[in-house]
Amino acid sequence: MPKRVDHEERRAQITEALVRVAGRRGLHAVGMREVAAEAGVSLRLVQYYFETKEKLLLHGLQWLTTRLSSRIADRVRAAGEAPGPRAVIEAVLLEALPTDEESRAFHLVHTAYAVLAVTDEALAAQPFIDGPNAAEDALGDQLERAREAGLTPPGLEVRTEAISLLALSAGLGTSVLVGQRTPEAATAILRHHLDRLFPNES
Amino acid sequence: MPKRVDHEERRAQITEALVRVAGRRGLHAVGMREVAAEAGVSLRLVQYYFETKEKLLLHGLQWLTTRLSSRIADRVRAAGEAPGPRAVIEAVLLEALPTDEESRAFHLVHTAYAVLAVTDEALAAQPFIDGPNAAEDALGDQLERAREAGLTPPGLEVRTEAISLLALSAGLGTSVLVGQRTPEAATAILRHHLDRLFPNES
DNA sequence: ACCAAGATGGTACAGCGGTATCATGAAACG
DNA sequence: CGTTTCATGATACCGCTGTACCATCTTGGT
Repeated sequence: MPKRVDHEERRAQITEALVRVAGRRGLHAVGMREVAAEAGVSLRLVQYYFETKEKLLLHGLQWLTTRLSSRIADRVRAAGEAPGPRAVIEAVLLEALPTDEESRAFHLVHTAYAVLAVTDEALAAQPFIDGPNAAEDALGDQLERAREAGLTPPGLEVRTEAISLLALSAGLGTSVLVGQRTPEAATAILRHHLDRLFPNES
Repeated sequence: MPKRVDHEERRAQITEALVRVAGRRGLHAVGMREVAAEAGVSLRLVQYYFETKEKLLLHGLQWLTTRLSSRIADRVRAAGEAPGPRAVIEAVLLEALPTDEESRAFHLVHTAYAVLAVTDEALAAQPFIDGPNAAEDALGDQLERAREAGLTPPGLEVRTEAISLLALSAGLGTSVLVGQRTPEAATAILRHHLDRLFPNES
């Protein structure tokens, strides 16, 4: 047998090339050849590791979601050990804003995938439902913890607020993406609402 | 000279066909031939009234924005004569949710355009900045009126709340689009925040 | 050492989509 | 009544893109 190559590693290399190209030229404009060039491999190899373009795109979406989880986890870790509910929530929400170049490309491609998933039944729309639902659950748990600790105003509707915060972040993220707002302005607005929900912490 | 035809009317007919097709199959999948078939004209005619596909797409985007203004105006009119700030704001926000089939297609295509505009410099990103900015101004004015009338809680930051409401609506609209939430659930959340800003009205 | 199987390269093929070209039809105006 | 000009139809062309096929090289196992 020949040089046994780590398939997963190569697939990752190609997938990351796909996301880079999609972030630069737009997801609609990515072709197999361009992905191959970006990854520094031949067209044949892209075919070899992903039979078809559809499978490549599917894997790209999968990669984006896991990468998002990873980035959120990083932010939570960076919030210190045993962070409070507000810190955790803030970490999740801020990750929804395109700040650095990677996260900008990330959200652009992610949104492009979401638009695709609405019409193309080949791309499952489930990731765009399960992911947000899980995020809502997580934020809801954190808010519930805070409520039981007496950190929040009375009469707080936990689930509604969790949904609202995530929708707000998504909307602000889009506005940053199209250049209507700076990431700093969006961050300030998010913090304003966190201050509303956690009046006791500055 | 031959049968003089109303160019604007034909262009409108073709443009509406474009949006219908884009709402059904996705903006990335629309071709000149399909638009022609949907409009009930020949491919040549689409070329005749819009020289190139890029110009057709550009006109489509333009049409979407004016149609959005029109739908918002309808909603405000339907709110009765001399509607209060809350009614006007609610009209604007609810229009951001995909309710009927037309508005669903509308928002899907609009989002697809926004994603395109980020990368393709042919499509100007300006509409996606000017439009939301104007909406923020309008909501800000309404909130300011309400604040001066003493309808809102003390310490209200008008501009921040206007931006937040619009971003929230956009985020909720997207979640409805991908099927994560029903329009009714999104409406309830919007109304919850309106109740927060206008505590005296039910 | 050798060979079987995996890895990689080059290239051809078919389909599609936007655009261009040619030709024809229709009607308003002199 | 014709001709000029707009409107419309049919079709050809060209480039691109995904996919398939064939050839070659590499290397691990025996």
